[in-house]
Amino acid sequence: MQACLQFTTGKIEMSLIDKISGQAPSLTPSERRLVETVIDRPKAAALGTALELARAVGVHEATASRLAKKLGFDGYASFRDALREEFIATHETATRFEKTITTSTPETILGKLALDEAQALGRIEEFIDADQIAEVAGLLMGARRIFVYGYGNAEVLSLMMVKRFRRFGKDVQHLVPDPRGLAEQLLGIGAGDVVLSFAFRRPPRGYAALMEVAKETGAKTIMISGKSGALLAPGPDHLLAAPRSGDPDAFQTLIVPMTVCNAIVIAAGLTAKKETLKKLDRLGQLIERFE
Amino acid sequence: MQACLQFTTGKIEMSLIDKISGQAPSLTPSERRLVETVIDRPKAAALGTALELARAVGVHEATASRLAKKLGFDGYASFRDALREEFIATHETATRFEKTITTSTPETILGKLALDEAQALGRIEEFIDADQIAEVAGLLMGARRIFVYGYGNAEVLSLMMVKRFRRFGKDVQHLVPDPRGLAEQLLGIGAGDVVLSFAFRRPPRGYAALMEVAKETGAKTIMISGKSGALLAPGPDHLLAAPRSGDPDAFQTLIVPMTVCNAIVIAAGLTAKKETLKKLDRLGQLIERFE
DNA sequence: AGAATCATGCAAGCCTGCTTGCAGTTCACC
DNA sequence: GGTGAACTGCAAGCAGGCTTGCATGATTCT
Repeated sequence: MQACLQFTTGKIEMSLIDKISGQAPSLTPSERRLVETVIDRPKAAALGTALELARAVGVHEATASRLAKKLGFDGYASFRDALREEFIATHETATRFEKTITTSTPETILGKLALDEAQALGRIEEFIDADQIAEVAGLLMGARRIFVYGYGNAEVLSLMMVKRFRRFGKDVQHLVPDPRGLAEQLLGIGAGDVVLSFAFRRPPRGYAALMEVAKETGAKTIMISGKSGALLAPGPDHLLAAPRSGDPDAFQTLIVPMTVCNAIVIAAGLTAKKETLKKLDRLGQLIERFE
Repeated sequence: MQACLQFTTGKIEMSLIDKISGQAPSLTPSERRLVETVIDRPKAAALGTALELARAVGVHEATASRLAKKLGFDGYASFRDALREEFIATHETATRFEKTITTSTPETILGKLALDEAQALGRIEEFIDADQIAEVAGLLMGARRIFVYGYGNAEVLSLMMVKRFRRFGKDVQHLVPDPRGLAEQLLGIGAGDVVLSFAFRRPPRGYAALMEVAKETGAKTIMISGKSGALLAPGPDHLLAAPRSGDPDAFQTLIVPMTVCNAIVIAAGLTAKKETLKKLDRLGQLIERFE
């Protein structure tokens, strides 16, 4: 376990399962069942204890211990460490981007990406439920003004939400990042206003001040973030945090938070359907007149 | 750890994030660093011991132990078990999500959306193959200058690609939509330049003219679009078209084209790995100097 | 400036999990 | 049917990791 929190040199032997499988003929029935379980669910085995593995298989922990030695490891601990290395050990490589690059081959980038995204999307509901979406959507649609705050990668989402809610006819301001401009924009903030902000990896500059101002003036705050949103202090009134797709140590995309945004937009559209349609209609007329 | 070797019932509480979020304001500096490390590298934390985590952060293991209790766990072991549970969930979800797709009828907006997106993502490879991605990525990375063109909803993606390729150190211009400004920006376009454009539902204003100018001057053109991309005339040199998720007559999202963009960015990183890493490194330095 | 509170390292103690000698059982071979 | 070897469970012992009272240094409030 020494290497887990430190920089590993990057070498991973992929032979462990092969080695085990190769030894299969000389294994006893109990050992065979153990090995089968390990091969079937290596991650569970890598995380559990010898006792748990043994119990899952229905043998004694001593048998698991002996198996590890038989396979050439110093003991069960070494065996499990090898499992961890092979299946889940993290390489803290130079940059997140490099991580993605080194584990990708051009042939599989798109496919792997699509798969990762799909899986991440599948988990969204474990972190954000329908009530939260509806509540946030209602809040936004009922807001006197909406202030959107998000920079860096998150600016993409900020822009999208600004566009969407302007289409709903809302008064939406995209907050600028520079302190003075921000202060000016926030001069008139007050009860009935809503601040919608984004944070990935770290809160945007001025986040704490923004939240404080909002709280003091009675404006509501909404935060859409990855898992790191839990760390934010002071916390927002409404936190929508769902882990993003991809390896946390590598390239993370905006697909998950964008889907959360889309859900909010759809919910917002539903909460004020009639008005929305009227506004959209009006937008069509306006566009035509400008074309 | 009871659950590790068994199939979890599928319900995972978002308790971990909640717990952290609830305590975020009252965390001490050391605890904060610990939590940041855990969020940043959950795998390492899930696998390691309290001592290893503490050492990685530079604090005493006792602090890690106390943090776990402060967050509402019985002790460090419980805390790590929660991490492991979450970790297993993220990485052994494949079957669960398939199951979700086939069995569940989502009643919530978010759930339905996630499902739609996932299914659309699953079809991407039927429309766009790896060679196209690699080719486009190579083209962009080899370009003298990149002109990005996309408005309306597509502006979100334009912005993203402008940001990403600027990070790669490329000379990227976001073309303005007004005719005169566009003409001015395109004055110097020529061979070696690449035009990256987006079109959903209908081509952007001035699309035809832009394509013609590009062809005359020898610049290459890339189009990322939904299915309607096939209708574009004149056609681009490279067309990446994949159907978007959602009802064609209703709300369509940018998830699919964004995933295509992400794949291009990753592939672009691959085609010029060394330079890319150097540039990213430089970006990190620059950001630090500006903070 | 002094006192109190808090954060954090230290180190002893406890607990969990791994190991290993021993014994009972099974199976194969004689 | 008997003998022996191998397999496996049992339980005591051991090691590593987690916990917690205590002390020290920092910070804040009076």
